[in-house]
Amino acid sequence: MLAYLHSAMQSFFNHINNYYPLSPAAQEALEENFVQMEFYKNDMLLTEGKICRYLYFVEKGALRGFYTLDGKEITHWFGFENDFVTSFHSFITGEAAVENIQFLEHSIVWALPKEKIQGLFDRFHETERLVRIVYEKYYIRLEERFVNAQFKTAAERYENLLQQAPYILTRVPLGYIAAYLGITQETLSRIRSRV
Amino acid sequence: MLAYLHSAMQSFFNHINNYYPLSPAAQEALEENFVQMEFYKNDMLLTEGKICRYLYFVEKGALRGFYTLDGKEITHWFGFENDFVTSFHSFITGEAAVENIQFLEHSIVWALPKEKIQGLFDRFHETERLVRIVYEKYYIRLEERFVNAQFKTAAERYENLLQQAPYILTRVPLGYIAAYLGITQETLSRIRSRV
DNA sequence: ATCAGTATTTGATTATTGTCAAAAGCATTC
DNA sequence: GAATGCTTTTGACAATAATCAAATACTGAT
Repeated sequence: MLAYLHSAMQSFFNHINNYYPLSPAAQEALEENFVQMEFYKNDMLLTEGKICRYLYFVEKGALRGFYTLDGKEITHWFGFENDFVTSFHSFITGEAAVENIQFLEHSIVWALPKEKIQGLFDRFHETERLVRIVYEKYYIRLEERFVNAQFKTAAERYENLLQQAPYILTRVPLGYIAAYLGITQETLSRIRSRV
Repeated sequence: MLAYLHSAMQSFFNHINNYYPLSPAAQEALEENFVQMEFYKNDMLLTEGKICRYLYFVEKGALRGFYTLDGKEITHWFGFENDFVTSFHSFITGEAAVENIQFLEHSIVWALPKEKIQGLFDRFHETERLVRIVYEKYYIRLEERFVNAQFKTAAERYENLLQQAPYILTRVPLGYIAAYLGITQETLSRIRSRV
């Protein structure tokens, strides 16, 4: 059983080794606390108003985070293979989520409950170090996205996205991508037509 | 001497106790590694191209981070009392900074060299926990700013800023605030005139 | 108080993007 | 393969913000 779990989580450990390699003992403890979950297209992982108590790791599939504004759904992030996803604000503060998380494809994710994470931090300093390092990467990523959002044109942001995640066009409806870029669907369509 | 240092850093420890209280031993180790520095208006803390090897804590004063684009200076963040500031990307990756950091007032900051921080993490798990928690707060703050940047109008962002940091208007030139909000100085001036 | 330099406001015009509405394109199901 | 629902594109117009230029207000030093 452990052997099965281990092989199932191989992509997870391969990935986190890029951040900070864990000792076998810490890996084993992590494995014991992760729960694999399977979802299908359009399934909801979280709906606004609920408290998000899990951190998820995407083994396979795609998700979006969105909130509603004036009755419209505003997609503001995507998650793909090897991404950590959660409603960060809700997960950290314990307050109700203002966003929804929905699957865009058939997906396999691993869920780690918040209270288990705290226990891992207490027992294995190295797991807290891993998370600290992951935060650094994600913070830098968000900083870049912020600078793009505020100081680049819509067309530049689109070009950027295509370079960084060319697969996104085939996996995500254009309307979601437009919202993600902070523009309307019509504007994105026009940007595309004049390339 | 230690007593002097301790009293000088009181505001720092008062502040971080809100995040995560440290043991006396960890506090003492932190104190030994911090260096107090004094700067005057328009002094540069960092210029682009240099590697930022320090984390700073602002005891008193104000700073801005800015980069140059098409010959213009784009201010993209401010730091005030009790803020941690650094060129995060450069500090974490060890690459040359793309931004500049400049003082807007006479300021007192505490500097902590990166290599000392790693040593503290190794010796005191709790210091790494503190940083992990600080990252969480700063990540959530940046997320909010990102959502504002991409999904709210310039006028809303200005209102927001006034509520969150009303003192900013008296301490920072309007041109810097406009860039921070992602608009031109003229547009900000017009927004102000029609309130 | 005056001057020089800087910061802020105002005006006219242009560029970009949003909004509302309709048409065209695609995919899925019966 | 026709019909349905959903996605994407196109069109006309309005709103928002940028740009360039000039005027006004403010600040600090003499």
